[in-house]
Amino acid sequence: MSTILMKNAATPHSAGGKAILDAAIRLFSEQGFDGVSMRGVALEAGVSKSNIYHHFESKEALYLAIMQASAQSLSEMVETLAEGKGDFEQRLRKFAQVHLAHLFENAMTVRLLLRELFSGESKWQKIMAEQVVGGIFERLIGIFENGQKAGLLRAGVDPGLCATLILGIDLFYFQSYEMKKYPPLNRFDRPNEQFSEEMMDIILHGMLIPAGQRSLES
Amino acid sequence: MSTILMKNAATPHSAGGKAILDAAIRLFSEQGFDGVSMRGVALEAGVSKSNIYHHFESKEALYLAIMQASAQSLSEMVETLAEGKGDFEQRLRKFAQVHLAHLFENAMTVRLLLRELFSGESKWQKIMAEQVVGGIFERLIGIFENGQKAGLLRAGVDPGLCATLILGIDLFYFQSYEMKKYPPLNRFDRPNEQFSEEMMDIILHGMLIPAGQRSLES
DNA sequence: ATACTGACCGACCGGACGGTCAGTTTGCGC
DNA sequence: GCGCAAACTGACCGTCCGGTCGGTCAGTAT
Repeated sequence: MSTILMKNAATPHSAGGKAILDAAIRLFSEQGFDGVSMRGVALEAGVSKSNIYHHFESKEALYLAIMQASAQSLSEMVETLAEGKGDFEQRLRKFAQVHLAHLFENAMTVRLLLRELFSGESKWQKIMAEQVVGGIFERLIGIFENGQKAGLLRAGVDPGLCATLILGIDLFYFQSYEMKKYPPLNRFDRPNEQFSEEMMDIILHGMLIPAGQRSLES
Repeated sequence: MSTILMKNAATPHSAGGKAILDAAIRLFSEQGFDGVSMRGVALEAGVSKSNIYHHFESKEALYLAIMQASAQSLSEMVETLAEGKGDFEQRLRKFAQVHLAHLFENAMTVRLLLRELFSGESKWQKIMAEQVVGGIFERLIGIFENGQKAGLLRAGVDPGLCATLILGIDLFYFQSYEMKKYPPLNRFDRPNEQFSEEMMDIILHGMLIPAGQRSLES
């Protein structure tokens, strides 16, 4: 586990290496580790099965390389999560909006990581929890803690809970996206941006002190 | 798919049949369809592999039987979701509390169904969306629609969205439970009942019109 | 006794799996 | 052009997979 399981990992030297990674991430994200065969990856990548073993030591090493690449690309996504301009509420709305959009833009990667994160027991669960999810989580918590210091949060509202709710709803919305075409779940069907807006309307109204009543407390 | 794929399905006549179902639901919920072998099921159930084929026509038939049994047991769970006594807000809090508790009480079953529901593409996705998830969803929507008619919901708050948020948060909380032991996600760590309370504090405050301001609108 | 049934088993099958290896092709510094 | 490593291939291996088959055995109705 601690030894080097891959030979060149996320930075393949050749075109074939890149094709293998591309094919593997596509297949693994759709069908999971057990559902994918090395023959299938080779076919999808347009190379021979042996060639995969020239680049990666084993199926597990290939999977691990993809997980690492995915985790890294998602970590970089966190960097682009604009906390930027505007007041507290606008920053939060922007964060939720961008976060949800990023989930769908990196659908394959996200599905791959979520599958592993929620699969019960996984060696990489700890690492991913700390680095990938944790990064986003801490970022969002930071915003809420600033708001709390500024006296914008209602009494008894925990920044950690706030972050959990927003990230949880976004992830659930992403995960259950395919299911929304079936009744009665299709009764709630709108563009992603509108979902984010309406969701934040409710959430923020539940968390924040109304503008008219600020700094009334001690 | 339309033909009968199992011989006795969810109501096994013999002790062996029951043992097979028990073992299968345990293994499938932990490792998924591809991760489980019929030899593994036989070993876990304490019967021969051939015996499984005496009771079930194929691996897929066994899986389907388990999915149906799980879906049914979860559908029955919906019936016990007390909408009962108390005012609107108390009914909602009770619903969320009982729903979350049920998820953990039926953890294996829930994990099995969630895995299938969120796996992207599945033949049973439609059926399960309509019957299992849909049942809970409609029930919760019904409560919210009653509240809306009674003028308890803030303007622009959609009952469907409300139901989505509560169910989504509960499911996400259940799914991510194992991850909570790792930092920084462990910063938000409390008993399930307390989570449900605090979560509903925020959500309901965001959805409902405060008691003092009711029926002010036209 | 006989005939029949459902529960159950061990041995076996073809095929797909992950992985290996000897050998060929390709690209590149010299 | 030459040498050499990296890229790449097809044939092959042992193992495990889902599934089948012939048969045993207890119970039970005739």
